[in-house]
Amino acid sequence: MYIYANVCYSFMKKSRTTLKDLAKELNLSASTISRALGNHPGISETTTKLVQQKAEELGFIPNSIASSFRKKKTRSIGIIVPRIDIYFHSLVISGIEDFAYKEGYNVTIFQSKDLLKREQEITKILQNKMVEGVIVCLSIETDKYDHFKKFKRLGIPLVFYDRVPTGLDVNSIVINDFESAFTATEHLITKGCKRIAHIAGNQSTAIFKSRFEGYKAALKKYKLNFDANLVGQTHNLSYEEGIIQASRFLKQTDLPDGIFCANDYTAVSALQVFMKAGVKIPDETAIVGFSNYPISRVIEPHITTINDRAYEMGAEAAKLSIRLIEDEEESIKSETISLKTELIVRESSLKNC
Amino acid sequence: MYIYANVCYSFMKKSRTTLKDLAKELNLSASTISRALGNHPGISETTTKLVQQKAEELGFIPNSIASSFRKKKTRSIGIIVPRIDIYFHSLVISGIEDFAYKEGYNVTIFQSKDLLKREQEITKILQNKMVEGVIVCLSIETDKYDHFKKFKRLGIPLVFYDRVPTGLDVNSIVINDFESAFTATEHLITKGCKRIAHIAGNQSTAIFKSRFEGYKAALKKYKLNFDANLVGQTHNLSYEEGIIQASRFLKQTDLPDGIFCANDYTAVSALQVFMKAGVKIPDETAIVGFSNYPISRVIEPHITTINDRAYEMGAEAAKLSIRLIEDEEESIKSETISLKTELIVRESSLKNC
DNA sequence: CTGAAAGCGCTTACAG
DNA sequence: CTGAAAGCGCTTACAG
Repeated sequence: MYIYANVCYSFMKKSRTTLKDLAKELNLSASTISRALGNHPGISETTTKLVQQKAEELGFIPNSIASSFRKKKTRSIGIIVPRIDIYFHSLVISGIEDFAYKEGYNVTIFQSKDLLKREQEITKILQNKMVEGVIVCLSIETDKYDHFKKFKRLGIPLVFYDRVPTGLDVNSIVINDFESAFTATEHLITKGCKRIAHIAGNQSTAIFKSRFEGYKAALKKYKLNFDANLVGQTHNLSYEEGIIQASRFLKQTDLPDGIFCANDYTAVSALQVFMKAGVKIPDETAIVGFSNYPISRVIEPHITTINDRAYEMGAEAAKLSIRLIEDEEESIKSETISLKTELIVRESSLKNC
Repeated sequence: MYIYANVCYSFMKKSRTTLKDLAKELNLSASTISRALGNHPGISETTTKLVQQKAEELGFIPNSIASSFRKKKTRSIGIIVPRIDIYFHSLVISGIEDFAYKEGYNVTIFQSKDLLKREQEITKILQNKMVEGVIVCLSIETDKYDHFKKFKRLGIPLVFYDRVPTGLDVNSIVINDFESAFTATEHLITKGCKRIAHIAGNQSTAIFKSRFEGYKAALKKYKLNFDANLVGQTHNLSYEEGIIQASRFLKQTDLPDGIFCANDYTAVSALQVFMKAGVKIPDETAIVGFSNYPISRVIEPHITTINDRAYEMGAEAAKLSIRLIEDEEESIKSETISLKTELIVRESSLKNC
């Protein structure tokens, strides 16, 4: 009789050691091995040690797919982001990964590329038991949410961040864009600005609409006139669009003495356009951005901006997601966590100082 | 006799439809269902259609964990990066995800946080069958590679990018840092620079050493003196370190008329320090960076730099990884793919134009 | 073209 | 404290 088990031809992948191999080796049952490796209290310390030593010796690595399959738990979270290479999202993902890692979860990542169709495809992929929870920032195109409904039926908790569905009862992590924009604008006002312009993001996206509203609310509170000529609408707050809008402001007979921009890229545009025209920043025109992008603390003068807590947003999303995964009773009501932002004051708004 | 199967209490997660449920429903065997869903040629078209329709109707979603387990294929790739929120890595990851997605693979991501210990932990996690291939950029601390050896034995192909093990025979995707640095320096020389400084990265990291060597080689070729005073060593090429080194250059009696910086952050520092001191960029001092960070095309004057092909690097890493996964015969020899970089000429080096 | 049966490598309820 | 047995939901070699 020939023994074929564990024969290893040099041209073959070595077959892995399994629980059974260990059991045979130690004359114990697979049950005992499994329990010993999991530090189950009902196994004697001697046996546990013995098993763990042998496991180490044979280089045993548990097959986590088998385990996931058996336990119906993958300890895996799926993320859908528009793009990974947008700094904001890379920070969020970093926060998610960090928190998940600490909790023993891993993170599988997908990019919707801001395409509804790809987002829909991805949700299909994620419904096949691969992940226990899903964290999403909606694509810019997304205007219907049917593709997310199935997760609820499957008991896979969904957490949205930043761009979240409107009018739907969902778990979400957001910042208060209205309040943040209000604070930013108010800051310009307290620095003495009376004619404040705004470079606005896409008004069909809730967060940019809120920023615009916050700007208007601050003007109102301080009884400053709202001038539609001082609002520059953009599609996606790109640097190039910022240049266009800032140049438009520059043509006004009465220049703005403050500009609140809905992101830092357009704040950079405004800064450069105005400086090139010989306008003194901040003394003649003060500028505030939004998001605390790295560039805001590098460009000169450094730009006052809003820290939008991207990393924390990710960590909170992971935290909530894992809580929902591990909560025995499915919680009925949805949660919205709103993170406090922070105004970071830098040179671009430091008048009279 | 009571039938309990598929009873769904409102407070329970609905149990999923399985292959067996479908089989029962259609009076077919599980084998046939499985094959029909997989469009196996040996199943009649009528049956295939019937099964697929019913699957759709009952909202059947195959359990991919069961399938992975059975087939011993997860169609999953693991990535270990120092940090996700570094623009370069976010671009690489984006390239990996894009290519993997097209090929039906998904991507699980881990951050080493530039800690050897965490990198080692992660490799342990990744050895448990979760992924079929692993793509790595080493942590800055990594000076031994034992924790990667096991992958080879397990038949899990490893692909390194950017920061790759030295002196080891591994699959890797890199750019030619020497050549790129040579080209960048040569560009300054052809623009008339005779006294060229260099802000260098950590010389214990191979890529930064190569950039330094490339710089020296270009000087040599054009018979320019190498002046150690014109080399600013940094630990991690931070903006702040760039400020320090550029300020040091500024104190030289004979100012450099060109600066080649090993990344774009320090190029920004040099630009700002020199401009603030009243030095005209590029006419008095021309500046070239490295990496084509977004800031390089926003700061004024825009910075000449090297496109380091981060996205393509990711795509190539994924491509190689998947090829190695799917190749039946384990290939013996390792591959190193070197991507062509590109000099992007912008205002910061456009003398005499 | 279809089905019965075995089995992937674990975990766990049950029994002792 | 330990073991025998069943089973998670698929896939596939074998048989017809």
